[in-house]
Amino acid sequence: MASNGESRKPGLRAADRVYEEIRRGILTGKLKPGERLTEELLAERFEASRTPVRSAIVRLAGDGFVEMTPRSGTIVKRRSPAEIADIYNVRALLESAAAGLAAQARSNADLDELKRLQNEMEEGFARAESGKSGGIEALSLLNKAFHQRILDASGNATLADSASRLMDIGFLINTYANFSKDEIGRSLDEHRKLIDALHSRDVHWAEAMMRAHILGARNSLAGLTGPEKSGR
Amino acid sequence: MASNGESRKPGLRAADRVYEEIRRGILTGKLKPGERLTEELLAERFEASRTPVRSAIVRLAGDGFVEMTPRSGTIVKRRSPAEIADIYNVRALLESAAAGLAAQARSNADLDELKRLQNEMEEGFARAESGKSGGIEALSLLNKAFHQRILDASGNATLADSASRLMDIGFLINTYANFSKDEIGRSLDEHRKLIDALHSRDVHWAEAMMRAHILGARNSLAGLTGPEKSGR
DNA sequence: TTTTCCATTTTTGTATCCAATGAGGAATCA
DNA sequence: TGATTCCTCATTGGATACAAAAATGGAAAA
Repeated sequence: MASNGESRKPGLRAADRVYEEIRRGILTGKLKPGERLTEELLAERFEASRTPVRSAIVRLAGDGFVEMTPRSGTIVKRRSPAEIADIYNVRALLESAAAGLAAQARSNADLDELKRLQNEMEEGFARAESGKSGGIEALSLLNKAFHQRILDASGNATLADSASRLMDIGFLINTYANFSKDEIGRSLDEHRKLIDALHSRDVHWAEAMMRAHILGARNSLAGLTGPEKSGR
Repeated sequence: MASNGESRKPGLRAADRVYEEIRRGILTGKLKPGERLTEELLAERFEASRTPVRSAIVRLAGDGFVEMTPRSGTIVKRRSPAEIADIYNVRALLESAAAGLAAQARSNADLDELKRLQNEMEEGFARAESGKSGGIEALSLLNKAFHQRILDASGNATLADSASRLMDIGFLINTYANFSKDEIGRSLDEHRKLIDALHSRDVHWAEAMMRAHILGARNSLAGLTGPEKSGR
């Protein structure tokens, strides 16, 4: 449940639209941590009344994207490098368990879809390498879909949901924007091995690969957020 | 519950009060899974307008207590025995990791507080054993505080938060109401060993004890929800 | 009896109005 | 000049009014 937009019908509620827009604003960095969000301003910006805006803000607060202080106001939540590292550590825990379960429970359709996503990512990466850089965001979205598929294949919806929440918060759609070409390449390589592990139903390998994959990402990000002891 | 004469605390929002009341209603079973929650009725029941009720419902949906379907309505979320088992499996994963971290990071104050909670629980259990059964809910609250303290002692707020969410959803305040005397006794025994493990900073023991403790609880509950393959 | 369709009634979703409260700035005093 | 107090105003929280969509129920047809 959480927030990942699955198969959503055009519910055409203003509240949903506003929720998505603010969320996107935060994930793309347009709304910066610490920035104050006033209801009236958002209402004007998104052409709605304050009512759906407030509903959206409450949801975003539940998701951990913003922080509401009772009669004071709402700001985009700040997160320290240590907190981000913590998030990745928990992701490693949850997603490695999910990968292990998925190695047992996965269907052939799961595997096919993962391969398809992987192909798309590799093509996108090749294109992005030769010039155009607009594809980085698309790459990040594919990455999220890849991880989500493995979570869903685990067969444990609670596990999938808990991890999905953290994926969303963790860094944002644009994780890959913070990676070097080398690091993206390594990440794609790990995805391939992950697919192999799921293909051969090798539980322990799948677990270990996923853990290494996510902790590797954590370390790549830790590099750019500056030296800070995050431990754990 | 319901109209407990909560004196009007200044600064307290009606939305928060309504949130707590509905939540409590769900956790105590007064509001049953599948039951429809109409805003006007809740508003009347809790002496507020629909505005704070709506806000509360949105929050509860984010927490996974209720299910909102766009223009249709809101119901108390149903959970199958398999889902409940899944929740406990994820709790085992998260809380055992937290216990391991806590074995390293815990302060003496943490340990003292855990001992205090444990003493209270044992006294409460002794009282409950000899007749009065009103103490079961108090016991469950103490149990939650015990687990929460260990989570907090882990030093990883994200981990603590993820697990805490599941604890709330999992079954509810009244877990112990579904346990036999024997099972409660065993649970308290495990708590004592957990304290020992944290005391001696034995990471692996703490992890294993917590995992066993939670999976044991899962199995106690599985017994009463009927035979259902939950696996995993 | 069952099914389908339509009108009525509920209930949700949004806009707007009013009240309450905290933030920020001006004015005063040391 | 700097700190403090007080006042004003922006902003949040809650209530209500209104529009729109969906559940409901019943009548008519098969």
